Amino acid sequence: MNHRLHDRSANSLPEACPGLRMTPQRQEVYRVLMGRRDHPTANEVHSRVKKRLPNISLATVYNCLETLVDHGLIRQVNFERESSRYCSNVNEHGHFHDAASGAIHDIDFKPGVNLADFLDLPPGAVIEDIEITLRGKLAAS
Amino acid sequence: MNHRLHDRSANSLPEACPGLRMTPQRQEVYRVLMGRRDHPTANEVHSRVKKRLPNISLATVYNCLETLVDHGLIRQVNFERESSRYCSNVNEHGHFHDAASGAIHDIDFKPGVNLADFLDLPPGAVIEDIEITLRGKLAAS
DNA sequence: TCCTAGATTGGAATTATTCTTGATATTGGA
DNA sequence: TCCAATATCAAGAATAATTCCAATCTAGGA
Repeated sequence: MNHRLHDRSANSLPEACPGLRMTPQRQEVYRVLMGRRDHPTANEVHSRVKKRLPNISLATVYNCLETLVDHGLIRQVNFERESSRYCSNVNEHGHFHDAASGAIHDIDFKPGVNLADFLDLPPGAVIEDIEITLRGKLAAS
Repeated sequence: MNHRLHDRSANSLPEACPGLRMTPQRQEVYRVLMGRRDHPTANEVHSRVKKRLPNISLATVYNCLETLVDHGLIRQVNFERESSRYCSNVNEHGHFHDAASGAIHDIDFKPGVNLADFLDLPPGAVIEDIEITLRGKLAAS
């Protein structure tokens, strides 16, 4: 299941994702994630969404996030055992967690590399999902 | 803080890890992890340890695991939001999660590769910890 | 319009983990 | 050796993120 949007600017709401009913709640959750790509937790999403939908419940935010993840419109990312965070970048990428600022940066793969170039994969392994997380700090520049 | 053992066979208990008091509980937790390297959860460790120390509490198992992790004798690994698992392989490595069997395999890096070869790291990033998790399945061989 | 499937809500339940507290054990120094 | 300081252990309470549940609500199709 991999429904990708053709255009994913902050303004393009996914009105036409097959099999997904675009309710106001889902739309707003999605809008919030596209508008500020700082990997918020479900709680943070809830606070932001409440500005426009003051009555939305946290449970609904969880439901919307799960639905959007299932439809491939956003990604869920986990650091250690902290609260899950949500990421509007659905391209394959990793994350760099800056210990000093707490900020999370998306890390792209260099073009043309593939996993088997640097990892000893078990023979016959078919990889369906990759998660790469780096923790460290940015040297003062 | 990175106290490595020189010899880490299943029989070599870390009697001499600086700053770490080797209590019977810690010793047994460590022994259990070295004896069966299948990435058990704290609960599973608890069950196994109870065979020799029937009175050990789950809280103590958590304490021991945390202490051993802090001293670099074992590693804690997280998959999604599942319970943490514990890994007696302290070399840098990733994990492959076989969706079919639920088994977790250690994945080594190919010799001589380094992160910057395949990831677009932010300039000045100093990486302190890497976590690579793959999910997929093993093709029938 | 009416019906039905799916969505939303608020609160209760769940679950892994951490915290607290008092008891116990160990260490280093007098 | 004995004491005091410190570390560890155990049991259960507390925490916090997330999921579940039951009761409405809503949208879209017949």
